Amino acid sequence: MCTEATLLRPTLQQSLWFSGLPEELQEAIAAAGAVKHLKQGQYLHRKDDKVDGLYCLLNGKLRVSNLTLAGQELILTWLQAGNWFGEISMFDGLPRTHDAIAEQDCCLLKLSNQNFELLLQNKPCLYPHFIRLICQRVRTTFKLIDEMASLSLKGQLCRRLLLLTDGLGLWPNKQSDALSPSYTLDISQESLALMLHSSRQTVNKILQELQKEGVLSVHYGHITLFDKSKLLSLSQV
Amino acid sequence: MCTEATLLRPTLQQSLWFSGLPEELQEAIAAAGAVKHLKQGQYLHRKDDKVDGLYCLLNGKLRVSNLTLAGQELILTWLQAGNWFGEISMFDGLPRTHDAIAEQDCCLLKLSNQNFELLLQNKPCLYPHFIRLICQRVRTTFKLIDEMASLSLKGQLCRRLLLLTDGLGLWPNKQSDALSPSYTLDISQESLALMLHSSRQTVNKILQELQKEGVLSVHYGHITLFDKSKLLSLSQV
DNA sequence: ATTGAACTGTCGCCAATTAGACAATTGACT
DNA sequence: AGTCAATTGTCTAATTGGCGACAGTTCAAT
Repeated sequence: MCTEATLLRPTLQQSLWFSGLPEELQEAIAAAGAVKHLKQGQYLHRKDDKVDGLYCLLNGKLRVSNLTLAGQELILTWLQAGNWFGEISMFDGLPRTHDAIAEQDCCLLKLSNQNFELLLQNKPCLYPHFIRLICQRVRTTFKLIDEMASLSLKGQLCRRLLLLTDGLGLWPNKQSDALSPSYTLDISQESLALMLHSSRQTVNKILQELQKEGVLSVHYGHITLFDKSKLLSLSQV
Repeated sequence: MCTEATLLRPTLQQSLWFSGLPEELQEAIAAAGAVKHLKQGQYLHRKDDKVDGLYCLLNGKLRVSNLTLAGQELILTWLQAGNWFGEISMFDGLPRTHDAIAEQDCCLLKLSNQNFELLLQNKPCLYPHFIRLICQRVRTTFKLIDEMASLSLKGQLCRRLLLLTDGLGLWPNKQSDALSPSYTLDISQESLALMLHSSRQTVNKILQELQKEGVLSVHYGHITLFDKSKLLSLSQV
């Protein structure tokens, strides 16, 4: 589906970074990329792999994670359509910083090493734009460190639930009315625990609390968020 | 002292990033900067300040930290001579990510916003080099997140002690022989606790253990490291 | 030498979290 | 409808680490 050029550009526009680029540069980037598909469960790359390209996710869901020394998966985040990634290795030539695995069937735009180099040679004015992309990454990561250190586990969970709706897999529910929009996150409590480096049991306990407080409701394999503003205020404790 | 041009360049060379630049670019950067002094205890900038320049620390020690919502200081790291910093805000124009305070009298090279812009205009080939600098920052930060999540407190402490000697304030002790070099870190247990977001008491307990194991010795206001390889192996638990 | 501030060493209590165990529930696939 | 794996809900015991308290130590400044 997303192999068709007519659907490519609208998907790319979902990225705030990309849509802010001058038309000419958008054109050049899209032209330098090739579409690539991944089946659910396939790895796009693993940590320490050598770099093979810069990617934009067009469709599906990618999980970005790491293995701890104890062999446990530590989930950094999930990527959704419109997210660009892989730029760090692309620019410094060093190995990948994380595993990237398809949690659903995925469709990607891939700029190969060679095409990427040519692109930069032809459009050196892209440099400042890519720097802004990387700066965003640094700021996000600094913020994460702050939150890991200063928020309670409950605060961290609330914060991450918001990030997952705002930044990633967000759908306004069809059946919800305008007054109280609700959002559904397709994620297991086990996965949330792996993201917070916490235990499933503790995550469950906190979710039960939040459910009693009317902030969200817990279901098999997903969570429905009701009260975004309350989640936000809880994200600061 | 470091106001003299003859001493400026050797100090700048201590940065691996800077010393890897072509002579012509080193020249241009040094020429674009002005020397600035800070007294002990003075803030260079605070989090959320608007950007005023790019810096290289020439002399002294700077503490980089953040306040948690509870008002507690969370130390990210210390900077030493040769370290460049402030590049994130410089490139994206957004406010500072951290507080920076002089822990000793400091001497800095400052590239003002204006001079920095001119420098980039005159030497656009600097872009890839600055990107590499920022990529380093991202990788360091990712690694920190991994370690915070996967290492025990003891492991984290050992890791940070190594980082503080390798990356920052390292002096081979004068009196040590070649066979067993030792390193002295001037840092209080309280500060270590603020870096690990832990308590002074717990840090003290761990340091006592490490002392019993012969890895280091604990003194008033400083720590002497004996066994770097053992610290490294402990950094993985 | 004396004082005082900063730092270290150590105790005990308490709250938060982990890990194991196991039952109950859900949803996909025959 | 029946089966099975994945997921959730909820106990318990054991552990970790935070925090207050307080004594002892070090160092610099008078």
